[in-house]
Amino acid sequence: MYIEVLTQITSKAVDQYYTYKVPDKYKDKITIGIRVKIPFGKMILEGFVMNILSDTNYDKSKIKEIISITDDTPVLNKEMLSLGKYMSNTLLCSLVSAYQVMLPKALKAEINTNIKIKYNKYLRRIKSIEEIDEYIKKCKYEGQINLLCKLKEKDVLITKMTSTINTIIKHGFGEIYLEEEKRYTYKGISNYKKVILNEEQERASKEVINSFNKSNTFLLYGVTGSGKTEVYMKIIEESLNQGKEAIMLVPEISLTPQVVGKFISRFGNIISVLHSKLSDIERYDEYRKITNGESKIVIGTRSAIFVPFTNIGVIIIDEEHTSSYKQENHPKYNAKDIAILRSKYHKCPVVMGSATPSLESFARAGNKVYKLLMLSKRPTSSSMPIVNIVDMKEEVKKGNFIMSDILKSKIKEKLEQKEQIIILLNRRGYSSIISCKDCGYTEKCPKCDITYTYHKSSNNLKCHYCGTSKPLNTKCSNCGSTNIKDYGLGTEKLEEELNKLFTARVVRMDVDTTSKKGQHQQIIDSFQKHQYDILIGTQMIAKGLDFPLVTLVGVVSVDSSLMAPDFRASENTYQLLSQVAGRAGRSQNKGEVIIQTYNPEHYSITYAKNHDYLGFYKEEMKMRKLLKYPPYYYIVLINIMSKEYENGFKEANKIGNYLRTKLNNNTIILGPSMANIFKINNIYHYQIIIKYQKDELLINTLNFIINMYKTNNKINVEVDFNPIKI
DNA sequence: GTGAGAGTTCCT
DNA sequence: GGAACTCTCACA
Repeated sequence: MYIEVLTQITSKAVDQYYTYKVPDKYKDKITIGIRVKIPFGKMILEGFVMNILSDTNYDKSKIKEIISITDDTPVLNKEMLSLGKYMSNTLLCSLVSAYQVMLPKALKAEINTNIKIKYNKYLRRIKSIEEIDEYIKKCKYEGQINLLCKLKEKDVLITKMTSTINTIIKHGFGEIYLEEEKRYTYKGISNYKKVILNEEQERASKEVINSFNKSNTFLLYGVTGSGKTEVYMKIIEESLNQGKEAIMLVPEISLTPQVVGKFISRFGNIISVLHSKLSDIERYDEYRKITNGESKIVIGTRSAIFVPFTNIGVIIIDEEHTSSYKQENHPKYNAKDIAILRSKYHKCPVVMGSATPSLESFARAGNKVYKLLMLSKRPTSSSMPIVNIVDMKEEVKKGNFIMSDILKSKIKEKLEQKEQIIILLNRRGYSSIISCKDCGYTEKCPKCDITYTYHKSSNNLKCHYCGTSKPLNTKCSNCGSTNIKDYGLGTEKLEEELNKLFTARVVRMDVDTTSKKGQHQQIIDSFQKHQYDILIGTQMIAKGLDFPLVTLVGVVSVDSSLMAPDFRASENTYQLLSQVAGRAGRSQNKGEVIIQTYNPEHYSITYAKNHDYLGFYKEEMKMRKLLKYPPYYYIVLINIMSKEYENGFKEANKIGNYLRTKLNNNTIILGPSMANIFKINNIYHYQIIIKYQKDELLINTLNFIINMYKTNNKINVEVDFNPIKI
């Protein structure tokens, strides 16, 4: 018996099956999809069994035997095996990297992982209570009597075996069994009361439920606070009633504790929660609840789209416009695409929901590719918040560099009324640029060619790209002057400023204050309990949070988002502003939003002020058409990376020229050019952008290029379809 | 990904 | 002449 094995090595150069012989002792245990240990060159590796063969044409003298098998049951089922092949063909990634991304660490092909199931021993009663009582009467050992009394009530957890326990087993009163311990319980907020759906919500959920057993995609477009979650729950409930499972993707669980809390209180312990802050052990335990049938609902982030349910009734993608559904490193998949693929396999609907749908999705709804469902009203009496735009060009003349007069006075007013305030600033750290006033020198990360951000709390300069930091010099390293000044504004400085101006309890939430497990939840909980008056944060505070006491949202500077060098900058800004505005006035109290900007006339801002998504959509679609961007054109980004400046440039040009000779005439090829961040970690990045509507030759051409470079260790070529950032 | 073996550089 | 380093290749 021979098997074909895909090794754990993700490099494209070994992206193929290798044939091994199976010794007799393992013959009945081999199935497709299990992991095996194999010798590979001088190494021992793990790999997935892809095929079972009775004979092979490969030179038998070169074939080695497998060392051992890792699993009794496959870690990759039939659906996953074919999905992985599809991913590697369409995303141009190695096959094994597609499989690895589907599995929790404990089940990946990887030598030296030691994540095991934890078993607890229990003692279970196997004789009648009468028989035990009779024995107790005659028994003179206190330990035995105590244990038997406990055993009459319920099974007893055994931490170590003692002679007492052994005696009881010997007498036939009890037996030992093992039970898996689940090392994770979700500690979320749950104050959920089931509500009656309004007419719109009812209609939307009916439409989806009526299309169960069909692979349709719906776009649920509902304004913030319109109760999308209730619709999701209704649909999932119906799917459960029909004996099927449900997957719900959310952008980031720790950002949406209230949503998860609602689900847990409504559906109970048939939910697995998968998110980025779980440890590998906890993730493995949650995953096992899925494979052994304990869980019927999964709520999770991007990779939860791969959970091996076998009978999916519905897939829901909340906040579908969020960029986190796209994985940024290989395999660069988009969970929305995987959801649609799986919906075809399981014949189930996909529901994508958002208050600010991505232009691509809304355009598809317009073309009837997706079915549009609308929620236009807020079910609670609360109305949309009033948005004020402040022109910072005027404020600066008055000497207000950070906060305008109106924002300051509104904060004061809300503090006096004992209401809460959220302030968004999309840059962490203290200040964005440190530069010398005498010679103008600015400290940059030597590895990334990016200016450092100053973090006052640690008195460090941090590079936000490679993460390295160094202490702040009191002298300019160029001219030695001590006349060093900081420019730009970060969350740390804003916190300092607020503490200076107001006597309020201020809490800051950004990557720096939430790096430890549970810190996120802690900040949210304490703000919810009104232990703080003002919450400052980066965009992580914009989504999903529901604080009834918040009546004022301030956006300190929206310009860095607006001016980002990316064709989605306007869309992202509109979404950010709508989302954050949605945090204000979630209850009866009227909400107010103040947006500070140097570009007050920009359409992203003016449409956001009027809560006019359709207006924004039309305006932005004009730009996209004119500039040949999605959804009118598809984009592929080719990233050419090299440690050598010259060599990278030369090869990038070669690739560009090759593409121009091969691809369709109406396909647009831009570049090569230097990537936005040209140097990261001492590696130079060149990019080529391809815009196309239809090009049958594209995949094969790109595949050819990747194969050309797969053994070249000086040049690394990566391809990204429908990139999030360019 | 990694070790072996070939090829290249550079030193006393 | 040989240590020290870099490059190339195969791995079943």
